[in-house]
Amino acid sequence: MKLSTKGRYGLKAMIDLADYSEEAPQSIMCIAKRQSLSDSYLEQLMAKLKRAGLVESIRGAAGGYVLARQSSEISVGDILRALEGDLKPVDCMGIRGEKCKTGDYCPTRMVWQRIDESIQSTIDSIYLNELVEDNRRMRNQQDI
Amino acid sequence: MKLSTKGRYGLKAMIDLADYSEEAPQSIMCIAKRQSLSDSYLEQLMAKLKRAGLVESIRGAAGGYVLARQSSEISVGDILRALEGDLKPVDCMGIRGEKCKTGDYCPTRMVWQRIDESIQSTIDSIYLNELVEDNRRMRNQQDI
DNA sequence: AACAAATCCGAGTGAATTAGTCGGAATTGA
DNA sequence: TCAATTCCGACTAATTCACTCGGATTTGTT
Repeated sequence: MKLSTKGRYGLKAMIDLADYSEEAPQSIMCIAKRQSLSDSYLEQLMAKLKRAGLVESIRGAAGGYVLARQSSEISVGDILRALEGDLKPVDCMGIRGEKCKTGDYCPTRMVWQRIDESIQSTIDSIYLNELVEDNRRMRNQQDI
Repeated sequence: MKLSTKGRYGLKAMIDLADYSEEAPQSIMCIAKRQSLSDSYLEQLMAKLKRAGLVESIRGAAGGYVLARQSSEISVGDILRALEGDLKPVDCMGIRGEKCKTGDYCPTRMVWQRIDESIQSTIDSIYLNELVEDNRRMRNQQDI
């Protein structure tokens, strides 16, 4: 029941990108260095975020990535689902509960459903701009 | 972000045990057969549940397991934590956030905390007796 | 006393997943 | 033309998962 590094690093990267990309597109190298991540690994994550339509890329020299929408319109749920998949706590919950062949009645399914709902509603209620603001506030406090 | 088979099988087993163990202690073989689980694997799970104080064992012939408390006093959270560990979505959340050495300010921690709180409060609000009742209701519907 | 049915315990194992790395092709501004 | 960059696919070491197995111990029954 752990989030993988994809989700963890990816969210950090997105906060960083939201923070810096208004100025200019940010390269993987820069983001990776600032957030102390492996740049070749971050490359994979950015590809996923692009496929999900959360970031746009500019190729060539002086290229990099920018947000595809405003940070106030990108939720943590958007980001984590792009990187981790559906985030459902068990597999038998997709449409028509694929792998679950306990006949039809499964007393545990209700449990998994409720866990899922609580996760989804939590991550869908937090937006990237809030995290960027938190980040700036904390940085300022530390700089004093 | 998936629950492992430990949690999934273990919860099924506990529902089964709650359902049948008022009569007599239930052996691993019986539970495993009824729930179509591997008995040697279930053995491991029962050991964990015992260590967590959720079930008691009776050794020797005609032995088996019984609930250590009433099913109305055992929550899904008790069971899943016994089997899966703390269920925290990331590791840097324990006391003093061990592995997390991002200096001190980590804008993502708040996210993990909120996810965690929502999971814990969900699983701590469902009790085993509710699931047993659901199970019986569904079984009856099917038998008609 | 002997036996069978159980729990108890620790070690081993194949498969899958994770967390990356690496090399090179294609694009583009200077 | 060159350097900085994204893009793409393949490779790999380490870890975790989902079991399995063998045997010791306990205890009711005959």
